[in-house]
Amino acid sequence: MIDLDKELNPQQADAAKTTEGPVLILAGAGSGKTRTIVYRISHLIEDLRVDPWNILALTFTNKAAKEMKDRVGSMLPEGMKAPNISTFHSTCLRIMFSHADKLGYTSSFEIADAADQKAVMREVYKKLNIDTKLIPEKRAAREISEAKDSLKDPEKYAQDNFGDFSKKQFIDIYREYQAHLMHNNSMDFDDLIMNTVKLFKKYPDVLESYQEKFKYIMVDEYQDTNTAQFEFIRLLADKYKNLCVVGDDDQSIYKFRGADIRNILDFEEHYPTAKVVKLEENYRSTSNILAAANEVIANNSERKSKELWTKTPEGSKIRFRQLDTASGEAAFIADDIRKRVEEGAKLGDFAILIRTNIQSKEFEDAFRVRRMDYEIVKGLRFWDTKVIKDVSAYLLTVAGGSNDMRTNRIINLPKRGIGASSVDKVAAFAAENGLSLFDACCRVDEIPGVSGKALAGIKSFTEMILSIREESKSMKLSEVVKRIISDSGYDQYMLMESDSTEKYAEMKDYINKLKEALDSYEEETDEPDLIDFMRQNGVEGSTIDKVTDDSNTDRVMVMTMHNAKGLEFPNVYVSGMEQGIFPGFGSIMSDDPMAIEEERRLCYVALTRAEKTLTLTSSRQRMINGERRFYAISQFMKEIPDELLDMNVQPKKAEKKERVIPEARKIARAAFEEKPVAFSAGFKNAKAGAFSTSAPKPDYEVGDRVRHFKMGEGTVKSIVPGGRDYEVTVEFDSVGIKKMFAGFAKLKKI
DNA sequence: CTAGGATCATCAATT
DNA sequence: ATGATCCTAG
Repeated sequence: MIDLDKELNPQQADAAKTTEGPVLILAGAGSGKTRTIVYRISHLIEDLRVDPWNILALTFTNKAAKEMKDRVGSMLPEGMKAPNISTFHSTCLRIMFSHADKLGYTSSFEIADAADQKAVMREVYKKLNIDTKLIPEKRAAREISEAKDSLKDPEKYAQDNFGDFSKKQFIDIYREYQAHLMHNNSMDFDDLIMNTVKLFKKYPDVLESYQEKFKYIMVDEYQDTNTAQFEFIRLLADKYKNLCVVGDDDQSIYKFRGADIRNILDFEEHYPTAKVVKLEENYRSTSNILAAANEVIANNSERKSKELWTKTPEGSKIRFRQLDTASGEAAFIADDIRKRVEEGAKLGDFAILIRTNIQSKEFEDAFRVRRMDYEIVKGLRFWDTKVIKDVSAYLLTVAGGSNDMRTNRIINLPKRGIGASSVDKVAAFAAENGLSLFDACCRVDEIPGVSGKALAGIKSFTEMILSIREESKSMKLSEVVKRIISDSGYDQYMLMESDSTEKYAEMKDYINKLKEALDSYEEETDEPDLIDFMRQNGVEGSTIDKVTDDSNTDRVMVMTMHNAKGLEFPNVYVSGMEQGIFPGFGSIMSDDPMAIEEERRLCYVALTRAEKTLTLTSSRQRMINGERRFYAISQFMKEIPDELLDMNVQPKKAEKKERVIPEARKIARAAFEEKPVAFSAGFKNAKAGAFSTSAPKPDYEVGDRVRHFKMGEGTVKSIVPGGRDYEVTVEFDSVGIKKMFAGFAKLKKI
């Protein structure tokens, strides 16, 4: 028996014990939300003897799912089967896997990711002859995504917007877009949810089987749900009504991707018998930080009444500094962190939160110059990498996939002299004869108008694929990858594309990671299914983490506020506290008064990330889109009471010092701090180091044979001393005469 | 068909 | 400032 009263505070325990019927847990920032959910699940399984497979916990991100899975796993006894804890999309993917045929797909359907969607949209525009300047593709994609999020398929959308002139074209675009996806047997991310709801509505018996399977349902970050997700949950929980949703209306920051805050605000209306539990004790931040966050969010009109409190001490005041320039702002923060690290803090205890990604550049420079370890947290996932997507497209094509999106991606990659017009001709032939693009390529001889380079290119392309396909039957998937990148010339292509050895090594690294993933998949799985593997990874993307060669985690984190949601750091800097940056220009100008409230919630999220200290900074001017602009201090600063703030009243001095460093001196200092042996570290560093370093005389002479990492072997024609480096002219055997700087080219004498 | 110069658009971002 | 996309000459 788990002693919930001992492990949890009274509200948390109440939430964990209420297992039957609808429950809304309003969990403020840092109130032990995950802990509560984890205990609730363990309580269900261990004390109430609910079978783990009858429990479904839904999250938005794979990261959240993984964390919850790990924490639940460590609490359950050895060998106990784990409950279903996964994302909405992953759950729906699994459901679709079993029932796709009922909706007109085959079970080998694929997932269309953002890049695929874009490609499809281009096709649609071409077919409907729509000018991308009249309706930006992004606008149409958004409209479609919104339609799907609110469960409108093309027919429903057409009905609802009948006679609305402004929507007329979207109706056509949506219909055509969906037809293209269907033709490629593909679902986009929004389809996964919409189709599952469709399935449930169309097949009550299927729905019931899942209602029986998932008797207890939990939803994390409920404030982020959209209409489709709401309906998905509603249907699943309709039989037993054991639905526990956890969220915080004050942390709803994803309206721009369809989240409907009404779902959480109106939960008690949707479920009149719902029990509401509020978790308001905060275990994360000092009371000063909490007070500031509370004061800011209090300016919002529509919220559930909730106020965080804490037993922790006041802590230091919240610092605010206004600097003159964005680089000055970054310099101030970097210097401040360096100072505090010298006083004993760890780099890893610091995070810098930014509103937009462009702000990250200044910090990148500031930390690089100071040789401080940092990480700019980007959204890029392994499976979204170009290299991986390219190779995956090859793999799926070799596997016999009839997905035109995949074929399209690789047909002329690397370049085989197959241009758009040739592809169009093949595509037309394919359409006429009901073939896939690849099958049409195989019959290219019958296609009129395709000749010369294009014809040869298509022939060698299909021959290559078919021959690998033939041999692949007796190969491991990782060996197929190897064959693909050598036979297709992709290896050579990577070499040409990469402008540094590091970049090339990184690409190879990605491919090796892919091979490893394929190997372990084949080992672990009885009946390996490449399509299922790819599909799974397209949605979950978690099998392989982003390739980071640095195992040292003690570094300053720089990330957007959106990215920081759910995380916490001892010391937080919020950069860009300016009217027009944060709140953003768009929300100030918006005619929707709720827009500024969303920004304010984002501010609330940002402030509540901090445990011990919080520093807010702004810049008087900023270079935006290449022009200098001036900014006033953010309105959110005024919403924090003065008595909580340390405004640094006097020292204009310290600030001035940062201001007067002329650009030139800063660069000089940067160069000075750069390693003297800059040329060994690749192009990027070489550029910065060039200010203070001159290259040594090359160890080859005119007439010598040399090797270049990219262009192969050649003969040195001339060596001319330049300003700070030697300009070498080489006649390469393969690519002819090239001029290059000795320091950059890294030529090896043979 | 391709390369590379001209032009354009520019918030946040998971799955 | 920057990266993606369009356009045009060869």
